[in-house]
Amino acid sequence: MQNSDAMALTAALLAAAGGLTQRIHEGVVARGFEGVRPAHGFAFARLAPDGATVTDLAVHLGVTKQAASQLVDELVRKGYAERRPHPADARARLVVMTEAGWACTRAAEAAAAEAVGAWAEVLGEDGVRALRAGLLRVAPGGPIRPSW
Amino acid sequence: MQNSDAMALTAALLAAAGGLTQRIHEGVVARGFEGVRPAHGFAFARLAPDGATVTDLAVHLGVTKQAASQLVDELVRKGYAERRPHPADARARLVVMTEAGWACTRAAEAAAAEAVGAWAEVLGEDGVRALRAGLLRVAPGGPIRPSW
DNA sequence: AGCTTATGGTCAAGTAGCTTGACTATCTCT
DNA sequence: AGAGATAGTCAAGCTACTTGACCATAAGCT
Repeated sequence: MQNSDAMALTAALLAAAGGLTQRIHEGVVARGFEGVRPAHGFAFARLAPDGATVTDLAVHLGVTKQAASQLVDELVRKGYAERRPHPADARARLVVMTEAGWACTRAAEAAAAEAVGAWAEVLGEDGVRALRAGLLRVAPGGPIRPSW
Repeated sequence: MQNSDAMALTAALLAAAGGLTQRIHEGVVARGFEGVRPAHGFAFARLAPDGATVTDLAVHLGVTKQAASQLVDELVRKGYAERRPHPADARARLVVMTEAGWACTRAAEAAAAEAVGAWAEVLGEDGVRALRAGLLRVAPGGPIRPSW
């Protein structure tokens, strides 16, 4: 294996991840959800199904809790999430999705399925499955944020 | 294929790309190159082997030419690149790597090979090859910058 | 119980990397 | 030669993040 092949793999990964994220985002916008960024989608993934605290979100997204708090502010302002008192800890607040948040999540999943479907036409269903399986094995708990 | 599988694939891609980028960056720093960001590495990829103009770089990185120009400023200030008059166009300037730039590139390739080597222990050499081949087929000219 | 330390969250201020807008110099096309 | 396109820079502004300080509550220790 040449060193340059490793760089090519890295570039291909970034290109694939970036392209897919972009397509999903476009699909979400096309379904009528404006003002949402891809990061919000990954926040939703952590909020579902039972909500999460700001600190949970911060860990999941790989940012400071202040940044996560600002992101929640934005989601609340746009009507996608709510802050509720935490049932077991008076310091914490449980962030839960509203119905609008769920609708946005469903839109993102549909858009993602559409984008991945285009890949299946190139690689075949099995190829996509193999790709996902391989990625899950090498990046089990990697950072969700690419964040250069 | 479930919709949620498509989201899992996206998350795995981001995690893999982010993790790999991060490891390479750490490897480059460990080899004594400070003050470089991953974006610089992808700039180097375009500068090699014959240099490039600021506009070329901007297209390659998916940013405005002002942003690319700032990035070149930084590379020049740190001694990794130089601006030369363009041999065929008096408006343009050819940005070329210095010897330090080449050394940094070699360090990045070594770090990348190391990081990918860890993957080969999980997937096997063939698995990594298959992964790269699949990614190259679905993301031929995707954006290098994930840039949410 | 009471004290100490750790944890969840917010407020405030600062920053890095990007953007848009305006401008000059040079090239290209007719 | 003139008109428009293109390479590059300067300047200003924005956005998503950061660090640092702070308060309220929880958990652990004696």
